[in-house]
Amino acid sequence: MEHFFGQQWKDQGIYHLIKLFDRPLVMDRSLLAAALCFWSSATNTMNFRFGMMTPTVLDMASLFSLSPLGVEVNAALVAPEVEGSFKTTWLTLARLAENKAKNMLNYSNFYSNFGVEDSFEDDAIAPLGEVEHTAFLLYWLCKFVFCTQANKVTLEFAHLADYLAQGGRLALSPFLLGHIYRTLHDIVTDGMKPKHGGPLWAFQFWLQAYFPELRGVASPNDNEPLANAFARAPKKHNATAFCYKFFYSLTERTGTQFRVRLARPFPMFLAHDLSVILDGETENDLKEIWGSFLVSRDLHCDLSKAGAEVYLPNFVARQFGLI
DNA sequence: ATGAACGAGACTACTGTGCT
DNA sequence: AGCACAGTAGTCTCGTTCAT
Repeated sequence: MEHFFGQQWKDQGIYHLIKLFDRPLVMDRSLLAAALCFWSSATNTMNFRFGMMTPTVLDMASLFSLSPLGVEVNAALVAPEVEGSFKTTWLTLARLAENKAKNMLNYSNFYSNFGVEDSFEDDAIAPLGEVEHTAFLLYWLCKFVFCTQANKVTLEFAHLADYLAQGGRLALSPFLLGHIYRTLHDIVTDGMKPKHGGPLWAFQFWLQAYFPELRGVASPNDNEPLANAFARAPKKHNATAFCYKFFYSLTERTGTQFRVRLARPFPMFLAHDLSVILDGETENDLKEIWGSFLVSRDLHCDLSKAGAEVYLPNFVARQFGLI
């Protein structure tokens, strides 16, 4: 897949997030359990003694190099069953399989159905490659990115996969953030039960980025997002009580600690010195990017039911290097 | 941890009723 | 007759459970 579509993924800003799952991620239960005690699902922020902190669209962009711009992912993206969409392909396949279709969405069955042996014949790309590419992206979205609760591929993200496979640029930064908020809300309001799905891994990376005291030492290079460096770093195990005490007794953070996301020249658009006057097009892009970071709004996180989570960056101005 | 099966809930298409 | 809406049966999808 990488051989054929690597460049396209880079253009779309999903390359690094795909590579991130090359190695298994280790869940830091202590860190998450302690951090969740400080999460408020009313404002979608962590509330500490010194004030609020929260994952932002900027964090998603710089931790995972996801695009803050592009077509907004919401219920409107769900196009009617177009010719050649994955869902229609899927329906015909399911018909053929008759009653066996029920379990074809399990990860392993899905993989054996759509995964094709490595072959470097270039003419294999279309049309089979098209479907396989979509299937790969759908598998990736369900199993690794959004961690569906049902532990199998769900068709909820089929249109998303279609769109990505066709090379479309989606605003995945706000979308992932919306899902993080929703996941944290579900866990916090449901007695911290461990049964929930959702991109909890992303929240863990965010915690590691802002609280380096609680993670192992990472050595990021300038061409990769921080998350990929953290995934390589040695694991550091802290007891839950230790993490809790750390958060509880945290009375202040310095400006540098708040601006940790802005200190690196990755991805490219963060490297711009904002005091320099830019040419028209770049300036417009920058405006839109920073608009996406800074405007309070609802983030869509549910494609079928128009669900949304409130995003309040005005509470965490310090994280953007503002007063 | 994984796959098969089951059941709840959401969605859809169709039918019947009542109003204009 | 024509239209809008409510009810209903059937289908589909997802989350859970249980066995392996």
